[in-house]
Amino acid sequence: MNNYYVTTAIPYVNDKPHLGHAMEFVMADVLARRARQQGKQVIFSIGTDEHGGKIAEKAAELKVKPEQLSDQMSLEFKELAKNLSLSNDRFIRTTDEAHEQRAQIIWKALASDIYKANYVGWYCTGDEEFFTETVVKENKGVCPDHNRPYEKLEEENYFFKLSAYTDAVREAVEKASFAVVPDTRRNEILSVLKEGLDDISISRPKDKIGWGIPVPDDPTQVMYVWFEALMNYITVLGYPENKDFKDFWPADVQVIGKGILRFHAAIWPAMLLALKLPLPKQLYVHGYITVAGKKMSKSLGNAISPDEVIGKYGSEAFRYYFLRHIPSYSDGDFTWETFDAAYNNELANELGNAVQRTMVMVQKYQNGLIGDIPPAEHDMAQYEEALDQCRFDRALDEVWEQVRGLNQYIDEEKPWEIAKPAAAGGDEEHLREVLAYQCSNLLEIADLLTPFMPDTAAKIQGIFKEGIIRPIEGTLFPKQEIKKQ
RNA sequence: CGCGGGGUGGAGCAGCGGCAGCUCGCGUGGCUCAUAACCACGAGGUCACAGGUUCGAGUCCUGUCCCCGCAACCA
Repeated sequence: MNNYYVTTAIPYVNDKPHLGHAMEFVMADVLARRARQQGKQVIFSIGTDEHGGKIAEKAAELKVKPEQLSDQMSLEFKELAKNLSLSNDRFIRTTDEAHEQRAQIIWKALASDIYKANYVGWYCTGDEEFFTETVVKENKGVCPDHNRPYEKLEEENYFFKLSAYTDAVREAVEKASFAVVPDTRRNEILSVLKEGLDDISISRPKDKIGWGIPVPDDPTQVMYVWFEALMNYITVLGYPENKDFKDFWPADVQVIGKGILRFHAAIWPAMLLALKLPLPKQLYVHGYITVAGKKMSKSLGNAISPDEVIGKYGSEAFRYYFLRHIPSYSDGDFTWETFDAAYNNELANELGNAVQRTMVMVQKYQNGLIGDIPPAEHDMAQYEEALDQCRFDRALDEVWEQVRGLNQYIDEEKPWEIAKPAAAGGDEEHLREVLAYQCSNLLEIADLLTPFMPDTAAKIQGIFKEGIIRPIEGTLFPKQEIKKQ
């Protein structure tokens, strides 16, 4: 009960990290940090997915070995995690020996739900690729790129009896023993599950795609990447025998993007049921990020790298923006304008300045001495509830209610008036109470901010916690001049 | 009739049956402790369009138009 396990999806290493990966990392980090704050034992795992034809192809393009490509890309994701101040305690790579071995153990454990059959598909030798019925139909049976008819090809694959588990998975989603949030995603997957799922092919012939984990006892086949990648969530804990696995599975929350919902809300739970393992308690599905209203893409040339954004105001501001201004339950948009505005208005003016004015007043009027700080008094039920539901945006709204409230309080109490000599209407004792309340409120805010902006929270605590002001160098969030165009 | 999400003041969003709300931006005023910051007030919306249900509809139903994603082994 006191253990907490949170994961992100493991990004595929065919491309560099983008804003979506960064946001997902940060969201999961909030959950992990909050759980630690609540005194739980936490495992927070991220990683990279590195096998498959796509990687092999990409490596060939770059004239390197797949190993080299994935080493390099995996490193980029590790760098990103560091730059975002992630607190992950694991980073799994699907090329880790332990993962490969354990994936084979899992395969064997699933044996009674795996069978061999022919996969029939439409193949274009020009593309060296299978195409779906729909695509073939759309193109009227002729590949538009090569102007040759698709061939009907058969390939021997292993299949997983996904169909046998759809009802059980559906029930778990309906009863919310496996809670899919938000509701829109829950409804989406329920409608898929109601239609029923076909068995899925889970291996590829080794001579076609060599870059994968070998199927146990069959050297001609490798595991299909997706099937094997999903297993990372338990192999990283050391399934089946490791203590961590026993202590931390099922996951408390798995964080994914909407594009891979089916894999995590249909196939993965089916695999777990087949392994007779409990399902994750919650699957949180975030949306996608657009840039100035457009989908990020290379062809549009509008891709922004996370490092570029982090570089502007630092990781704390990055975390803040993507957690509060990208809606937790739907798609969101990034523009430099709104990012600048959020930084200057909310971080610098509202929060940073509240800290600054409080700090300076205590220094100026009381030589930096705060005295007894009263305990926090706000009802944060809304904040807690928001976080339980992974509504990071709402949780931060609640925190900012307090920030604004504090600024209002200061304006109403007018400490600079009370600080005047008694003859001029001042009141030393009342002043001390007002300032102590301000400090108390800031410490409470720092507490609430800890999962979101750990460095900022620590700085605020550093200033006020000891009952005497310990000033910091400069200001929390130096205001930036915004250049127009 | 492939599936889903959405169209609410200049911008971004909330509201999902009972006087249309928040943040930014804009205007006016206040304050002076503070990062030219903070606080108050104000202007600005026929809630995409057309029907319907209802005592009463952004809010429910029907239809239309527009935008944006996803469409099975491709992450």
